[in-house]
Amino acid sequence: MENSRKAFSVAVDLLIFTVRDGRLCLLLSRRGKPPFEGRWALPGRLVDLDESVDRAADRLLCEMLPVQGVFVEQLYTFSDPHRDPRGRVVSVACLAIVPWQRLQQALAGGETPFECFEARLDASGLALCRENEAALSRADLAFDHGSIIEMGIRRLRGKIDYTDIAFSFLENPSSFSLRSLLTVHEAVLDREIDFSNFRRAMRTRYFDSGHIVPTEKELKPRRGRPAALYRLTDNRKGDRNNA
Amino acid sequence: MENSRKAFSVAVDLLIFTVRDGRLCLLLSRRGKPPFEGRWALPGRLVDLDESVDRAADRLLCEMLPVQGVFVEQLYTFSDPHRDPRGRVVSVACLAIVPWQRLQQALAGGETPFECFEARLDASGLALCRENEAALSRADLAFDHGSIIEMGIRRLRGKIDYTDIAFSFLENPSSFSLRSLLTVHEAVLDREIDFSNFRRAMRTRYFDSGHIVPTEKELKPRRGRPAALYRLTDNRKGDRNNA
DNA sequence: TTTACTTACGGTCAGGTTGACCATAAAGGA
DNA sequence: TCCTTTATGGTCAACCTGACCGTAAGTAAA
Repeated sequence: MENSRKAFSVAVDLLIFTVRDGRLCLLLSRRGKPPFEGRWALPGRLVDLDESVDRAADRLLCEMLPVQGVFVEQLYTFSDPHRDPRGRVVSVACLAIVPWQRLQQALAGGETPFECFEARLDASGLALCRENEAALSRADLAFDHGSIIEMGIRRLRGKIDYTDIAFSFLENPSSFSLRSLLTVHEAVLDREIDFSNFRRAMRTRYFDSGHIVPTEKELKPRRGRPAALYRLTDNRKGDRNNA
Repeated sequence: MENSRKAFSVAVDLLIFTVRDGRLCLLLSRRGKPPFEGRWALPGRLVDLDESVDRAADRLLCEMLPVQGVFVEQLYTFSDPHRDPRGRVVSVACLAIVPWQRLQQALAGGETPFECFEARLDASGLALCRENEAALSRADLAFDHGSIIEMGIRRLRGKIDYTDIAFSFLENPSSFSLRSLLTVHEAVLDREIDFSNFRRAMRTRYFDSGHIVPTEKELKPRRGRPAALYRLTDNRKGDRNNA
């Protein structure tokens, strides 16, 4: 009985999102061996017996990218019996957010097999493309990773305007311009947002409660008026659904 | 290798919510054997190797209650290595909604070990009580089920005003009064809602789009003016996060 | 029959929020 | 000096929200 019931493998798959040049992007790696050899897949690993899923996600993230303090949140558990031809693998998909510069440095450092794909989701479906290339078709993705990515983008969109996750995309939360925060929102929601109205919304949501405070410094741009820089204080807003 | 890696059990735990007498309630069963013998626990079962988590949830629900077409949604996957002293069990918590009358009939029919607890969550924490009894303390619950229930209530609250889940609490979606829908909202959110404003909100959200249509019939109450009865059409609203 | 009570339903009104848009400020470059 | 670019602030109408009132339609009591 012991063996007949304990026969699952548990895996973590990571959706590592970032915003590069105003576009929402996602990290994929090309599979080097069967099944789905040559297809693109989310980075993933098996969970060890003595660790939690969240710990396994952190560990995978640390091995892939030498980055700390990354936002990670459980997304959904995919458990179709035939999702992995090798055997019975239940996969817990997790959503992670890494600022682009840090991701870029990490990718440039090691000989990593990961590549950054622009991720768009609209009425015509999901589109993933590398720079100046045609979009991946759904068949180019391994396992059920197409569905996982779709759900991840939807979750991201649903949460961006009532949680703090937008700040996780910022290179430096202690010194950022409102423009950079706007860019994150536009990339995630995939639509233009009026800068003036956005500023007002951020003021009422974060200024008045002290979550964001202005800095002495200013951002010197190539052109145009310099932007004020702000700092995120540590008292974050809570979540509605998860822990 | 095969054995060292495939050593997980996967379980489903169900949060079966209902609204009874205007209160949000939850089904628990008293454990008859160790571990946590005598404590209250969510109904659960191990997932079979050849089924998905969602299918296991449906199967458990069908065995417990002879009810069909119940709303079920994945909540979160709990994976702490020490959450179950018997071994390595990863539990996928699912949120289910059953109308009270159907639940009551199902409970009265079979000799079921399940009982219906009023579930409240506020600033002072989680309170679960049977009729006219003191609230359960956190220590009366088995495993990490206290945390699971808290998360479930929060999820329910977060979703009730931008999804359709409130209708899943109704005894008969083809003939209901706006009052009964109001009661569901009040029970889930645990606060009073102005009936007039609620009516207006439902009108703009569901009437104009044709999701709800008025019926010829009226509800004859003991006292007061009879209420119009409405019918839910099949074109439901979508979800923001999950599938 | 009248009166009181209960519940359903519709409307008003002030305050807040949102989207569209304009005006001005502060920089650099032609 | 003028033009372009970007940041920042303000206006205004439309919409949404919560609080509240008035009325309609039924039952139960006087």
